[in-house]
Amino acid sequence: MHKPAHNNSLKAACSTCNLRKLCLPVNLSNIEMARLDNLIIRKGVYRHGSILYRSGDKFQALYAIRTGFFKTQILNEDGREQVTGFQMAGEIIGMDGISNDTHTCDAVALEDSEVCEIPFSRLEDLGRELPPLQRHLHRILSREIVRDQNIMLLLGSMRAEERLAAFLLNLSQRFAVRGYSPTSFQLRMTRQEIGSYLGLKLETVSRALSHLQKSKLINVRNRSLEILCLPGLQACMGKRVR
Amino acid sequence: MHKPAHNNSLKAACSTCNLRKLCLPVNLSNIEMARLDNLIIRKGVYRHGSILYRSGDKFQALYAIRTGFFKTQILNEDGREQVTGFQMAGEIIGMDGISNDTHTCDAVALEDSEVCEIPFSRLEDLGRELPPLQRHLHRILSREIVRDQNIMLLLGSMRAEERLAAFLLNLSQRFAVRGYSPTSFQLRMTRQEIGSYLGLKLETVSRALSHLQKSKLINVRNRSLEILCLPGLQACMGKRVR
DNA sequence: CTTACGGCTTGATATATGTCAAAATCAACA
DNA sequence: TGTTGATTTTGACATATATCAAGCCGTAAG
Repeated sequence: MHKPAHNNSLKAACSTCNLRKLCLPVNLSNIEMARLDNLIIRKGVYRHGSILYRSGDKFQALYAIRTGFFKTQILNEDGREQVTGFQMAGEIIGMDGISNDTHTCDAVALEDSEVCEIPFSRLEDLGRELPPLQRHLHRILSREIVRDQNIMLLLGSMRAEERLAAFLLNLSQRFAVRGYSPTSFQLRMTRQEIGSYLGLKLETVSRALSHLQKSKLINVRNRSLEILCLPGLQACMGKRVR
Repeated sequence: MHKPAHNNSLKAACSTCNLRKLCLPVNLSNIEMARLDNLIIRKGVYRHGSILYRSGDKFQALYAIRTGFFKTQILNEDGREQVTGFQMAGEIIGMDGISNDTHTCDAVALEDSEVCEIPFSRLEDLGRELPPLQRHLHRILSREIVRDQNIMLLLGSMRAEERLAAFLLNLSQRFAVRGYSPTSFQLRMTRQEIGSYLGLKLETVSRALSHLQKSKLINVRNRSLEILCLPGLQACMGKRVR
């Protein structure tokens, strides 16, 4: 595991960031955004494999991903591991830490990544002055709750291939929102990480991918993935056994 | 499904509520608590089976459970259902709705229950004036995130009997916090609801309970449950297969 | 008290996914 | 550029849980 390449922090600038529509400064005027800029610290690059925070660390800040890709995972006492999410540019991580001032999961860079650090108590202070910011913070927290509950649905009631389809469609949609191709992208994680996220073994992930490929719904070769038929993939999720 | 027995709402009083240590008004002075009281609406009884809110309803308020027991569940398009939680007195529900001003799950009373309605935008307003309240709201939202992620761990990596053990221990601990016996309580939900929550079929739940009973870790007869050996149940969760 | 119905238990069997193993491919690095 | 270790695929087999079915129990209603 590597350390961030350099720790010199530079001034962030939400106002010129092309992710501002997705990220924290939604519905803020220019003046308000400038105040938010003021408390955000743009951190150096986190290299592939390096750790943004780990379970047990004191919670100080949320992090907005500027570029790159992260995973978050919980490890319980007996070494069991669960990937709880894959996060991409414009998404906020670290919210698990608010509850007890301690992070409860690890956040690991899956590729070289940059983040903006948002000191949380200063964010709370500013939220008290800027209602739209406060409101948006609440939405982000709630969105995470909804996201997690949908994963519960997936883990609790879907079969392997449906889980994969749901996963790929979710990635597709998030890439689309960011202006990338919804049908052709690189997976940034291993089969084993996908499996952990979906509650499957890596062999099952591999077989399910192969099967979707045989069904002409996707093309997959190692980490590069092409969706050949979005509606087909969607249909594949709907198939209830009974 | 029934309607609430009566809709006449009475003044709440956090200050005299024996749940105030668990609920929303944590770390508030008396004066501050009085201001919170001011916006909370104490609702009539929700009878067993009645619905507090349902997926698609406009989000207006959070609800603090005063007495009783609820479940929350998501239903996806194809009729699949996932129980996302069981909530008891002192817990707050409805946070899923903040994200899009629309509830994304149903909340159903599992026994006759009373709730306090907390209009959300007024809560946000008050949060701007009372930092401890704002802070506590954030903690509650984050706690829900952490809870959900632990269920993801359970669903993604535990075997049936471990899931059951984790579930029973969680109930036990929550009853204990509320001053009830941690080792002897009534289950308020059916085997089928437990199964939905744990990603298992009701027959599997029943078999796992029988097996825990055979192992002398619990006594179970219908809905009444007795934990005979807390450490044993804990150990039963730790058993990794490999 | 009897009936009816939903909830629960238990058995027999089916099946999806896990496990183990080997080979193929890829990527990092000397 | 060759070597090495990690990742992925695929097959054969094992197993946990689901499915199907029957009977039992407990509560609520008549």
